[in-house]
Amino acid sequence: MVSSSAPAGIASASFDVRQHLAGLLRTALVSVAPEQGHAEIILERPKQASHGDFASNLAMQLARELKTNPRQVAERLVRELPASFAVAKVDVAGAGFINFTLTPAARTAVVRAVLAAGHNFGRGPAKRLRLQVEFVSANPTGPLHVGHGRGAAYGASLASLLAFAGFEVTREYYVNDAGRQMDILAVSTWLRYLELFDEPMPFPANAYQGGYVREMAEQVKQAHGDRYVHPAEAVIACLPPDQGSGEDTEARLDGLILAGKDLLGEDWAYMHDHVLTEQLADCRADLEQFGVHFDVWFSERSLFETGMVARAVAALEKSGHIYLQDGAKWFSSTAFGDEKDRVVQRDNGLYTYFASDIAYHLNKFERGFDKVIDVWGADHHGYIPRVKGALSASGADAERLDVALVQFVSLFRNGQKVAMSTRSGDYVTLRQLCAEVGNDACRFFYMLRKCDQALDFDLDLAKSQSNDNPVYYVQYAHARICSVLAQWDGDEAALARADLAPLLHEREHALCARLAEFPELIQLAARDYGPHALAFYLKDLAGDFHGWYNAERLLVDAQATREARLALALATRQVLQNGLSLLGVSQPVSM
RNA sequence: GCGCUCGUAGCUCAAUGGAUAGAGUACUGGCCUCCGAAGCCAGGGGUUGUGGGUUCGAUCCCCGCCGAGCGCGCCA
Repeated sequence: MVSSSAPAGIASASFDVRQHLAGLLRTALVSVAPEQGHAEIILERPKQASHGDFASNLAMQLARELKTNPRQVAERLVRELPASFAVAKVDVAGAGFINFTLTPAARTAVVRAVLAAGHNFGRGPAKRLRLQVEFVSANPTGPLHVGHGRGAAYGASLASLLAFAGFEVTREYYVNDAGRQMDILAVSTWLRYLELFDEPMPFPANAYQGGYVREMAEQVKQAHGDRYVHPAEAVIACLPPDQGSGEDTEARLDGLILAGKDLLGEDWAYMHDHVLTEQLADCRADLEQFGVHFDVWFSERSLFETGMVARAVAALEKSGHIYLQDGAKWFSSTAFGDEKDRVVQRDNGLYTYFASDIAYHLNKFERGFDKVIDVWGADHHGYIPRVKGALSASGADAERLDVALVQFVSLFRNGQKVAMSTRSGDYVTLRQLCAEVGNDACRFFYMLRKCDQALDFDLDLAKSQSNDNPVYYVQYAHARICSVLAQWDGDEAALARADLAPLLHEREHALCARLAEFPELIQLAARDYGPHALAFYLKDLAGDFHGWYNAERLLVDAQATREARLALALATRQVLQNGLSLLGVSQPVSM
């Protein structure tokens, strides 16, 4: 079973132990049960070290077909297993697991692989599949809040992860620049502007309340003086008779928008575009500051201007999926599993948000993405059936669309849940959060939960105990390694050729196993759209390093041992860098 | 009421259908003459909400119930 000398293959950076072991099992399988020769061979990394480096449940899978006790099947398989230079020991354990223990050389070979690949260690083979990740896509009607921050952190990390896993990734932000919300922001700004000229209108409770609206009004005043001023009486006169002094209803808000359009005429477009440009720039700056970048900023309005929306609806109409009722056009989404049919064009002729979203998704598909991933707030979950239904009705393959739902973030301050409302402007912004806890902690903290888990964010805890934040634990491991290497002051490049035989301790082998796991983890996390797995991995990796560091000295006198350990430390630093950079977290040399 | 997402240690959260369900935090006790103590080591802590089912094997898949959040508009 055990070969005395390791062939050159094991030293190669491309040697894949898992694949090698699967090959051995395949050979045994064909010998033991030829009729089952094509059964899937699964090799997992056991949680417990005593179960070896790899375990296979193959015997348990076969037991039923072979009508034999799993342990007996396992023992027969082991007898037929070819000898291998990489395998030190094979055990049958538990219900019928086949456990492989690797030779020290096979375990430590990963160090060489990491140092050879550098920042590409863990990168998956190019898959020639084009993916689009659309995320954040918040209405540009005010500063991003902590909920957007979670979507931003998740989407950005997911996109980086997918790209690293081997996909071609486009990061996109859908700008809702065509809807009623933008009109509300414009009229909100205009009303604040009128206040500056002592033309006070009662400011509606359902208009945008945030201070940034007053700031924009002030800017407009500075730049254009009283150009947009109209007497309050004139504005009120424009309102529908029953809305003159009434309550803050949606109808009154719409009335105010119409009044703005009537009184300002062509200047309304200026007001509308000004607030859009301001808020979008603000949003973009926040995201850049947060380390989140987009390849495409896609305008909803462009879908109307190019006739995309009208064409999409017309196509559905032509294929018989649209009907008229109460003066509106309805899409028969119930035929595709939705709860009820949905309006795509209102009785006043305006298209709904849903209509432009159909057009948008068809446009995404037309751009040739193999997979389109939408990152949505969890409150939009009811929206999935209608979008997928519309795609199916349009002849597109709805399976090409995946939706990742990001659950809500609740902020806690002084043990109290912070009430947040976008419309009232009473919310903690992403900018404030980053200022409090820092970008790195913020990005990492968001990644410490699966996206479909609601997140309770305790501001006091994050602030007062920021030193205990796991991100520092990981970064500290990186800084420590940098510090040791600096003291050593040798040729790091030469460590790639170090003899790894002196790496004998259990902790060193555990650390090697963790490093070897990284490429596998990348693929799994990418498959599951779960960048959080990367954060947990980095915590574990840092933990393995800290444990080893405390148990063994790196800068020992014996040259061979010193260089082997430094090579392992260098490889660890490399994987920490690769992982942290995917999450948008910095890798400080000192802290 | 219907639908979606969830329910795991005191708290915050993990766990491709696998073995004794794991981390952090909090608590208790140890470790700096030594490469960075933002670190390490040890300890107690659990009927995985609940009752069934599928499976050699279920925290994971299916059904019921209980509980939480969200959604159910010719808003986005």
